[in-house]
Amino acid sequence: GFCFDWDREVRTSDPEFYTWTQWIFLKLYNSYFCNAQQKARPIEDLVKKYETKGDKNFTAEQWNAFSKKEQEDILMNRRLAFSKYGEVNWCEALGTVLANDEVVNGVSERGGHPVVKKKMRQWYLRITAYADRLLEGLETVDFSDSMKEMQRNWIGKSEGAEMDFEIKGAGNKLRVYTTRPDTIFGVDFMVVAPEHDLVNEIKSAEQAAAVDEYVAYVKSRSDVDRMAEKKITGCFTGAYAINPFDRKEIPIWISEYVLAGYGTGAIMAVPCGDERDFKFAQHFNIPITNIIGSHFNGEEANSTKEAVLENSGFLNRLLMKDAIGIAVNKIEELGIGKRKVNYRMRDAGFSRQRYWGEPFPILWNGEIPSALSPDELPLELPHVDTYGPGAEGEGPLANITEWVNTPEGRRETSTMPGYAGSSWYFLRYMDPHNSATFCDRKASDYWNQVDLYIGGTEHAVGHLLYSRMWTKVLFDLGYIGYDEPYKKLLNQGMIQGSSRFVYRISWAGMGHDGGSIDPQTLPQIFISKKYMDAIENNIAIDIDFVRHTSISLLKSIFQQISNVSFPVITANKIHVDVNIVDGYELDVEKFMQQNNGRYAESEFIYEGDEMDKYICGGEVEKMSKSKLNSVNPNELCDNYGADTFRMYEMFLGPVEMSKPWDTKGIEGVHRFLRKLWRLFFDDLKGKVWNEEKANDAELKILHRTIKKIEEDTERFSFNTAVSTFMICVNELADSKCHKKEVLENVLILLTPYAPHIAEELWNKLENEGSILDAAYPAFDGKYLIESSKEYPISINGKVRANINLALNLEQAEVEKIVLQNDIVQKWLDGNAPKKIIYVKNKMVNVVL
RNA sequence: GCCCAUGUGGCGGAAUUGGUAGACGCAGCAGACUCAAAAUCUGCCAUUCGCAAGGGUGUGAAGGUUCGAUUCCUUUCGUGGGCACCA
Repeated sequence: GFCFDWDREVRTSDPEFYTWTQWIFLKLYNSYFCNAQQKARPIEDLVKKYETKGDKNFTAEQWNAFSKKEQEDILMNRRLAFSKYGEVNWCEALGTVLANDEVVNGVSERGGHPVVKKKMRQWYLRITAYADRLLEGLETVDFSDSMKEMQRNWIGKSEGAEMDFEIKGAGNKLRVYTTRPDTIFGVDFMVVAPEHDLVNEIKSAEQAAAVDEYVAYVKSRSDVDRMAEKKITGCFTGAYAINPFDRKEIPIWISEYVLAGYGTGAIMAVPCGDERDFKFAQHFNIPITNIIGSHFNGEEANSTKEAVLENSGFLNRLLMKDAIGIAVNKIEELGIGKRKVNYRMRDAGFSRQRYWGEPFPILWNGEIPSALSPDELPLELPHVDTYGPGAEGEGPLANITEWVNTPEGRRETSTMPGYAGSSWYFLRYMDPHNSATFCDRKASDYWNQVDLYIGGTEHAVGHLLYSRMWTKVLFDLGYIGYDEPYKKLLNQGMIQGSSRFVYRISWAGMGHDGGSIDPQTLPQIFISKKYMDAIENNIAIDIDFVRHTSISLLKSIFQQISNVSFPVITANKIHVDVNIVDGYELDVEKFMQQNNGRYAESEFIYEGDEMDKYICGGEVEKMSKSKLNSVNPNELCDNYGADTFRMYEMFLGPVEMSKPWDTKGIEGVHRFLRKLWRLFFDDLKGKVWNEEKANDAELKILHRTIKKIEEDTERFSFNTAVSTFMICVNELADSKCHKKEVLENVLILLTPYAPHIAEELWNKLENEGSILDAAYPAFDGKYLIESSKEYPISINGKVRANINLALNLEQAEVEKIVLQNDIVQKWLDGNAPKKIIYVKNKMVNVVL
């Protein structure tokens, strides 16, 4: 029952749209996060403050004396959109930057070339500044708990302490972040991220080679690989840190499980309290200090906070959770560290070395960026002849020298990521044609937040966080009146394709006599899944296999492959049309008929108790034509109508659940709609609905249905709502209730579920109905009937023949029906049919 | 590896907040109507023992809490999604 207002269609790739994406980018660039007010403010406010009052690190005079570059560097540290050097996956052979999912096992997915980390200048959004507000905002929106949990975990707020450890025999210090300062006496080693700046400075001469080798290894690995690795890897640097409390020397290791981007890129490892530290210590035979007495059994770490501390100097005999605060106080007192709130979330990378994206409205003069002014927007994406990367791995725009080089400076050649436009597009729907602003404040105030946003959980930590941040920035700057974009979020599940496979015996490689066997002459044998499993598991399948294979078939195989005493059997996995598979059982006859009979002569080797089942293999994967696991919705609409299709989708299961698409049950929904129709119109009798008064039993059915449907609809439980409709119609049919009083109420409920049929019936309740009463409407006023097909036809209920009908059915224009068959024509004998009854592409009844 | 979700008959699923497990639908079986179909209607349909009456078992697995667990807790296995350049 809903519809789209196509006047409001937008495209984020349209310059009329992305001019405003660039405009918002400029707002981000020209704003900073004011910690005192916890909101975005124009960067001029900060500049003014620096010019007049200075900052804790410099006076106003110093600021004014800074060079342009120095000033810009300081401001860049505060801008909400900022540029700095960051690491990317660099593939030298392809000359381009790769996404993490284009890197598999350290090499490029395409071509298998090596991929390394490379530092390049990148743009970022300072989403970390909004971490707390993104957390708080979750309390005000109606998202699922799991969605909120995913966002909270992504933001990963933790409270702890940052502290500096002296490094033995060196001037510099190792800064670590820990949430458990109470375990300071249990630190048995340090782990530093391999890419940490200190590594090169502190590695000992003896360990240098090993460290370099390990760093090179880590460089080739993606973060995901690093985190997912079960194997424990690491390398001792040869350096020691000093525990400030007991002066114990602590060996410093590097390992890939510590990431440079999180915290300080270094941790203090407490093996008795942390599982990963424990495994690391075990693996490298590092002695473990027990500070929690019997809570540590020596076999696994125990991360409790309830233990009483031992071997812990001034913290002895304290409960761990009480010791946390005491330890931090002591650390602060000694000036070796301080309380620190840490976030797992990092600033969001905002530049891509790609062509397709919004160009940045930024010019560079050396290392100093400057922004275009809003009236220079849009900065349109220029035409390129080639999409190849720039000389230094920049995006393709770098190759257009005349575009890049302007009198005012060198253009930024990266483009914005896909999420730039999608972070604010909902606002543009509210005011899509405004050329003066991205969205008039009046329009955004009027429409307010998005009432219901429907999207998958895959957006949890990407799009949904970005658009929440952008909304907060626009709110802070006064351009919109709310700081959360989506009032309610519904995660719909993904409809997947459930692929099915048959296994065809492969003759490749079986002819050891120089390829004299023509595979075309060999029979095609499909083996059921059980045998395929046996092959894959290298189980000796011959006995079972041979026993159930037709002997003559095997003989013919062996005769042709004379050089092989027993063939090494392999089989190829072939996609089979999922529509001819019931569960996993293949409809072999249909399979043989498909593909123009390509497999009509094939042999099938079955399994099961009766040895009569061909069982397919199955995988749930992306829906795709080539995988034969897709269903054409047009075909279903043609056969069943849009209402049936819609209701069946709802009937499939909970809307938030992903599931493989399966059309098996659609017949039931269609039957329900036909049954509903028959409450109003009988196939032969025509109109059956009446104006009688409903009795108590009928009203009970009605009102129970109203209550249930209301509840189900409110909680988006559309599948149970459809069940409720079915129960209602069954009960009304059983009690032979055709009363308008009841039926019209059912139609009101049904309207959002089956709008076309509901509307059609509603009209007929008002105008007595037409001659086409018994045809079931599909959608858009069309009826479920196809012309030029062969239908069995009956006249006055008696079957006479199968005929070809050329039907030109339009609503209430029955005289246009042409029966192109002499015999039937004779029967009809010039009598215009009173009624055509059409029963789902199976049967046509003509009533004279 | 980490985070989130999920697991119930032959199949999709229901059980709304701890209270009769399997609603509703598909498939299947049997029957009615029919010359025969189609359509429609009726009955059966978790599993096991039993002629039946009736009993046992049963919501991925193993424990636990409870008078009572598909539901809550712990552990574990499988599957799907995400893990920062897909968005």
